[in-house]
Amino acid sequence: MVTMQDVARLAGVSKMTVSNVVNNREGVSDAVRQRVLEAIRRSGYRVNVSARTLKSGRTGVIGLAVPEIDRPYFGHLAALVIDAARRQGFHVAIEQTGAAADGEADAITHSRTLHFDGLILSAVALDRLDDRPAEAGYPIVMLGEQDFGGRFDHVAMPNEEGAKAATAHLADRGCRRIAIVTGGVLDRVNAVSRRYHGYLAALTERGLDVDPSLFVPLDGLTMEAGRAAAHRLADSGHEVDGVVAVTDTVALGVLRGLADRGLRVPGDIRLIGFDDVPEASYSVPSLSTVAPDHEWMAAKAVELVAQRIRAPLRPTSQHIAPFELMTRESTL
Amino acid sequence: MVTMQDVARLAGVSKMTVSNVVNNREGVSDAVRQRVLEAIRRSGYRVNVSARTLKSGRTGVIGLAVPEIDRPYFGHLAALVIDAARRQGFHVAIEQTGAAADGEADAITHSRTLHFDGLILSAVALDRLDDRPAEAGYPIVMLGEQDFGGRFDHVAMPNEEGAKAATAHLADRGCRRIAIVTGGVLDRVNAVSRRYHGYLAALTERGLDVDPSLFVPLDGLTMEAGRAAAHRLADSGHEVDGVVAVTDTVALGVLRGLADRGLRVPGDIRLIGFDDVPEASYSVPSLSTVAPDHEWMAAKAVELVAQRIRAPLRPTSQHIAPFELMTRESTL
DNA sequence: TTGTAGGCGTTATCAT
DNA sequence: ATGATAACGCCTACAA
Repeated sequence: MVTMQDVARLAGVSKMTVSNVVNNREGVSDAVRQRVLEAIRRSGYRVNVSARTLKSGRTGVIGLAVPEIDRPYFGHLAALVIDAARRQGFHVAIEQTGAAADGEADAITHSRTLHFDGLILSAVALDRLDDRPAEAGYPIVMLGEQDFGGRFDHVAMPNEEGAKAATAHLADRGCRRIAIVTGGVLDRVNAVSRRYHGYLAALTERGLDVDPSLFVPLDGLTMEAGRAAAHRLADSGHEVDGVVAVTDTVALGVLRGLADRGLRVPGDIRLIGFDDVPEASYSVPSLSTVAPDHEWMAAKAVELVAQRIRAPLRPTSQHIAPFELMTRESTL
Repeated sequence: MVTMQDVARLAGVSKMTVSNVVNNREGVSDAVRQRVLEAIRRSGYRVNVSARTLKSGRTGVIGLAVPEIDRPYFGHLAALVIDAARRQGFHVAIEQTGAAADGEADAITHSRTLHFDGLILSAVALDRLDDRPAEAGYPIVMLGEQDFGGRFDHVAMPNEEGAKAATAHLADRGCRRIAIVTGGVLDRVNAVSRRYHGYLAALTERGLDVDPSLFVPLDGLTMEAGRAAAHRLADSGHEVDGVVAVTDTVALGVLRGLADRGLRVPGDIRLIGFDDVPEASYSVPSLSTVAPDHEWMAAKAVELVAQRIRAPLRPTSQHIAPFELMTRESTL
């Protein structure tokens, strides 16, 4: 490995001068600077990040913990976070939590062990972080899901508002028997339950039935679960003319499941999702959905981490992403 | 920050003993070990990875460079690589290259700067790595795409074999005018051109037309490009009863584009893709495709990196993933 | 403008 | 079985 010492020898200066050149510091004559740069180029020297880190206590890496990187929504989010982080000079290491509370708590511990400068946690299961190493000693920003009562910086989805707008849109299109395909534990405060409440709020506002048989539970937030739920809905014999799916991934599964039963979208049933994953524009039919501004969310999350790294003690702040209702073929 | 020195003081031993306990080394009496573990627990000590790295020269991190993490195929691949790496005790940092040769070369340089222990490079554009820092001084494994004439460890897709099988399958279903939707530069050796050759080989073997007008060029490997290609194909007036799409992502775009023109799959045109991304099972109609064993590929790539870290000088090896033909609704 | 000394937290080596 | 010492490569502080 080529060290500063080697470069110094090659350029005939002290290693301190090399350090000054590498870090673009003042007080190096142009002649020496050129000589050093040339020596760096010839030797192929690279700064040793570990050594620098050891002194500075910073790694320049922030962790991003998501349930599974291969779910369209999280892949999309990760891409945006990686780009936003690069713009601020950070690298991103991805942890997969497997959508389990243990995995999410592990990610926190893990990040500390690896000395990430901060962690962006897309928590879907961890709802009692107070039992865990909450005060981790480094910045944690919650992204998009659970709410923790102001104890963390938090970038939230417009869950309630978005679901309400989606449901109202179905009503505007003439739907009268609107089902919701959702899941998880609805008596806790989380993204899924908030969306459910948005759905209820819209029904109430429009004076539509709130019929328990129109509530289709879901066994996980996967396409397969959505497909199975659609089968149950179709086989139940309940009259339904609109479906709100709790995520686009689920909605794409529902779309498939309705096709399995010969039901046409939007002809027989209108369908709307939540997230606006890229695939939503390309499904057949294309999927109407609630489109939170993901880029805004990613940028905000990285910005909050960066701010907190600089000022660990500033009060936490909560933010809700703007959204747009994307009306496509599935609700024509 | 709690250091080994602090723990040592707390437990009344030397920091060397703490180090031995932390690393599960022999030669520490049970009594002392317990005392140290207790001190670690009470103090909340964590090893400083930077310091350890500085000594060992290893970071425990391997880079994974992919074009864009939010493309379904690469998201899926990343998830598998992350899991496989964890099983071998590595962490994964993801770099996005933007499918450009510059980005891919940057990833190599970058990995060295960050002192990754190795790099798994899913190169799609870089075809002249010899002009670049090829002998990077640390393990590079090429995953799934370009071929570099044996200069790297390489885990390849069954490009030619798979595309041939896909085309033959369309022929078996009765297709006689089989188009291919593909792109990139076909005179270089890469995944796309190999698949094209597989397509040609199957046509020749079955005695079918090799008609240049059935070659639909593609402006990138995206859904949008696939959609546009389908539009051109439909509008061209050429008689076509089967389409081979060079990737599933493109195929899903083609599916959408054919729907835009009122063409039914598989009724009017049969369609087959390549990759078997998760979405392929859920599209309407579900997508027949060539399914390379992605898990096998991810595990093999990580294994090759790990082997090369241990033995940098062993000869490179090339591997081709097994595949399976998944026949679904789009070719019924 | 440039150089020297010391230390960041860990581990390898060698001693006790 | 345990401890002292010296690196690893870099940077801060101070000296020349």
